[in-house]
Formats: sequence, structure tokens, C-alpha cells
Amino acid sequence: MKLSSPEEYGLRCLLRMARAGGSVTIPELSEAEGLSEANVAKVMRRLRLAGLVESVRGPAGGYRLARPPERITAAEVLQALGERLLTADFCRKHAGLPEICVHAEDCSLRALLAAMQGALDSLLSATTIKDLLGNERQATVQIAARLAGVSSAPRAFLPG
Amino acid sequence: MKLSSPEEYGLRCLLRMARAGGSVTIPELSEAEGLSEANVAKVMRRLRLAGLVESVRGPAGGYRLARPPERITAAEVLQALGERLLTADFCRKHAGLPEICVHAEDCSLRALLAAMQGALDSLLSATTIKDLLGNERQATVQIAARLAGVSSAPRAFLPG
DNA sequence: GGCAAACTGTACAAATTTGTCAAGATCACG
DNA sequence: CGTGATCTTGACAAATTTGTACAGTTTGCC
Repeated sequence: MKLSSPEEYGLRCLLRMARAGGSVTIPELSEAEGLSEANVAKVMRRLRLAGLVESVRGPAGGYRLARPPERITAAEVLQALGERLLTADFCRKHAGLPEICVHAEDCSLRALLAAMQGALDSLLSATTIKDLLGNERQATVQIAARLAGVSSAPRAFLPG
Repeated sequence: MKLSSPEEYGLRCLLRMARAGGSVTIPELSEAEGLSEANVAKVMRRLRLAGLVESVRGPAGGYRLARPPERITAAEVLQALGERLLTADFCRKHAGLPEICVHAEDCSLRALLAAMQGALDSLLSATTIKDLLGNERQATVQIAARLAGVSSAPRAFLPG
């Protein structure tokens, strides 16, 4: 069980964009993340189709986040770039007999997958891009706070 | 993000074995799960190397669980057949620059992966093969009970 | 209008994962 | 002690995933 390449690269690119603040080009992301431009383009396309980023063509173009970082969840990103653990066709696409899913074993496998997905969703839908902007230790603290249902560092509005 | 084939097949075969009670052969598992014998053999080998099942060769041979179903966790099974979300070489084996991991973005990705793995471990190490032996609904209830820290159906020892 | 920078989209190549095959080793039983 | 059922193992083939190439489109700027 591991993250697919698009899932990982998509997260990395979004984090880069969030840190950069404004508009970022494919060559810039390519350079920063050590990925080929073609590969970055492929990932960014999917993020655009999912509505997580917006693109501007032509010189001075590039990508920008479609929403502020605190309103983009890790769950949305992974959903946009990969599949869930338990898909609708799970019982169809696997080995052998079509009626195999009526057996108890397979159904309980579905139960396990559903529980795993649920555990991940709790975490991922509470975690935003903004939570991940610090270093590893800071991000760990933010994620833990989210899971505990504690709003991180409540502070006054800053004008502008 | 999805289960690898060995992970899925291994869980299925272990559930079959647990239901069967005693010794089960590769042809039997192959038939029951709709997998080729060669494929079953490959998966069972890894389960044996991980110490989750024991094999007997020769006629009347086969595989049996190395421990009772309530002492084999889903976490152990997945560990035996696949990789964890965050491996030691995560920062080494990925695109480009070796020093890329000193950057804040990548470290916070590590934080996310670690949190995801932690959430899954909580679930998977509390869930045993025995919890999955019923049908889908029953398994769902068992898993939920484990997560809540409630021991399922406490009952008296049975002699033998 | 022409050029260059940038995104878009499809088709193809490379790498990894998955599945199969075949030859070998072990053992119960007669 | 031979035979057949069974597990064991490494090499190979097929499928999927991943990465690249390339030909296009858009747009700001001169």
C-alpha cells in the first residue's frame, strides 16, 4: 500500500504553490521538485480538471491555487489524483467468479477496506494544505491538532 | 492509493484458512478464491516467510495458520505482504535532488504520510483475522468495536 | 503580425508490478 | 523404494503504471 506517483507529486506541487504565494509556472515547479516538465504538466492538468488550481496561458502565465490553502484539504487532493481504497467495482474487477463477492470472506474484506478508508478520511479531510506549510515537526503538530478537533492557534484577524 | 495484489490476496487466503479451520492446500485456495495455483503459491510463500502460516509438504500436506485467528492482526498481514506508506528510503528514491528532503515541503509530506500510517496502524493492529470472519456487517461492527477500545463479546474460556 | 513563453493533449516508451511456467524438493503410503 | 500429491523456487511473460516526446493552442509584447 503506497501513494501513487500522481498523488505524491500533486501534493508536492500544491505545497510549492502555496509557499510561493502567487502564480507558479511548470518550469518553476519542475526545477523546484526535480521532476520533468512533462510530468509536472500531467499532474497539474489533473489538479486543474479537479478545480483545485487555475491556469493562465501565455507569457506571464502559470498556475495558482483556486482557493486559499486553508480551504484545500489533503482528502480533495488525493481524491483528484488517485483512487479510493474501496471502489465501486472492487468486487467486479477481481479474480475469478463473479458471484465471489457473496461469500463472507470477501464481504469482510470490504468491511476492512471501508474502515481503513474511513480512518484516512477522518485525517485527510481535516488536514489542509495550510497545515502542511511548516517544517515536518510543525506539520505533525498541526495534523495532530486537527485530528483532536482542536482548532490550531486561534488568533486575531490580520487586516490585508 | 490502493492495496497491492499480494496484500489483497494474502488477506483473502488467510480468511479462507481461518474459516476452513484446519489445513488447506494451494489447489483448494486457488479454487475458492479464483486465483491461479501459481499465484496462490507465491502469496502463501510470503506468509510463510513472515511466520503467519506453516506449511506441510507431501500428500495430506498444506498450510495452516501459525497462530489462532484472534492472534493474527491485519497490520501483520499487510506488513508481511507490502510496504508501509512511509519507508526509510522515501526521501532517497524520489525524483531529483538528493538534498530535496531538507526542504520544508517534503518534510511536511513525510509528516502527512506518518500521520496516515499512524491512523491505519491504530485500526489494523487492533483488528484480527477473527474479527473478519463474519459477513460484511458483522465485520464492520467488530472493527468499530476494536477501534473504540471495546473488547468484543467477552466470554468464558472454553476447555479444549 | 510575428515571436517567444507558457499551458494542453495525445501518443508512445520505459519501468514496475503482476501473473505464469517449469523444474525441483519433500513426504505419506503402499 | 517408487509413485503421486504437495510445497519451493527462480526465471520469464503480460499487464499496468509511470515517464517522455511532440505537435498543438493561447497570449503578452514588440
